[in-house]
Amino acid sequence: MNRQRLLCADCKAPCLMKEINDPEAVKIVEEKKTTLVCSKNQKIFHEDMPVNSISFIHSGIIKVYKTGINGKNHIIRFSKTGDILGHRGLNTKYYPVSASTIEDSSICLFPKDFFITFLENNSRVAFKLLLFFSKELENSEIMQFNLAQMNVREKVAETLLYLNTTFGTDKNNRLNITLSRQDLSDYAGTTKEQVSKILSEFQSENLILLDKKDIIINELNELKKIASFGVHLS
Amino acid sequence: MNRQRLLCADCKAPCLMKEINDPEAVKIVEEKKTTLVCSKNQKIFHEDMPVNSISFIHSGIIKVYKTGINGKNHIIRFSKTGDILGHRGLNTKYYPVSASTIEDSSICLFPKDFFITFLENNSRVAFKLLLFFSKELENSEIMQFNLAQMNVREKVAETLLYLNTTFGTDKNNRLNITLSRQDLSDYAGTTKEQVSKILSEFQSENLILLDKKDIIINELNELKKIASFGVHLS
DNA sequence: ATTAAAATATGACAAGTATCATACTTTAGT
DNA sequence: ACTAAAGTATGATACTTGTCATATTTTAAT
Repeated sequence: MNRQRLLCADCKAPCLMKEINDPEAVKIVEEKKTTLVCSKNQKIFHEDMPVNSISFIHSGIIKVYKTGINGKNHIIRFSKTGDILGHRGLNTKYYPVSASTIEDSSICLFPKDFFITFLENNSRVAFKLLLFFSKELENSEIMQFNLAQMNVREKVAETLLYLNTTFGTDKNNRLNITLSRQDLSDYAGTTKEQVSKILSEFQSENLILLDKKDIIINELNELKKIASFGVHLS
Repeated sequence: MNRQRLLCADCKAPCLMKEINDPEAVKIVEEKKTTLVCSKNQKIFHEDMPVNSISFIHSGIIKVYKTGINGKNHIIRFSKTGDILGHRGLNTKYYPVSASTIEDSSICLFPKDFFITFLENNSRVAFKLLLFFSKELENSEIMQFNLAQMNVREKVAETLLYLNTTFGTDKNNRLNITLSRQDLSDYAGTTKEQVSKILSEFQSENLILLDKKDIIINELNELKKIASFGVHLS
């Protein structure tokens, strides 16, 4: 983990700060920013750590999760370039979740106090963030529904659809994210063994192809049918 | 369902609109407001209905839920006096959830367009709403965790704790909300039969007392121990 | 390239939960 | 107060899922 300088002007990430129109404001924001570069499988923040900053992902993939007993976590979401991180710390003194890198990542940090003041003085950005929270809440409520009502097969299918929507695939339908069975199950709400079994099942039905830890999606529509009972994340 | 006139000035409900300081603004808001009075077990809005207004609960109790297949719903939350309702319609054209009254209720409606304009011009209220959304998101993520990791006994205990925190009890520890077994199970993420069984179990352990459809909480701390594995809603 | 460690796949089994059937209780309307 | 309908309690059973054990594959370090 080390720090380096990244300029907003050169940045292609579609983060909330891109909503700032005033060049003066951009300059001020730029000055308050620090950037953190970290390799894969590193913890960025942990439950009960004090919240000092609100961040945006410049590059990489990060999992946000709650720690359960005997090491069984529940993954809330996988975040990528442009996504806000630690935003739930806005109304809490300590983080209610943990975050770790899935891949090498770099993130831009803003001091929490500065960010709050900034929001209070930029109603347009604040309103954008409000809409984002509303969207996040929608996704979280859909997850609630799916966890409460789907069986394991449906939950694993839904997880693949979520990863497909969020990270996409390359030209060969290979998912642009590689996860362990444990991470998949921590998101789906089941065990790593069940994920193994269901993925093998999907493969034998030619819905997917397993290539080492990669997943190639052959029949997206069939997966959608399996998960069709649930509501889908977007 | 009928309409009647309720004045904000006389209102004791701790709703977001109480955050408005400017008397002129209060007058404008007051004029845009309509009030809806409806008896128990009535549908207020339904999934896929267009969102025309954002509301606040003046009195009563309302359940917000997603409709599953074969009538098995998932209840997202029980809302009460002062709570905002339909706020998720802010960023969607159609409601992503349904809402029905659990008790006789009255709600204050504001046209959606007006409400959005109002927010954009009142950064203080917008920021308050932002913090509220953040809090809602926290609760929803805790629900995700509990649904993913708790067993039925823990989920039912957690549901009782949630109702105790949200609605409180009278001087005899009798919960200030009365729900059917079906509603309890739709919130807990199990079946009505399991809720019956677990509640009987709790009663035989003297943790609670069942009096008709009412629930009297005898040993709050013991219930907390049972649900201690999970994180708690606040 | 080799080897040890980690991750994955898979079958057998146990535990937990949903479903079904039925008896009982409560509610609401006359 | 009576009655039908709705809701609840509870046991039996079947099904799903988690757990455990073990074989196999993959990864990473030498």
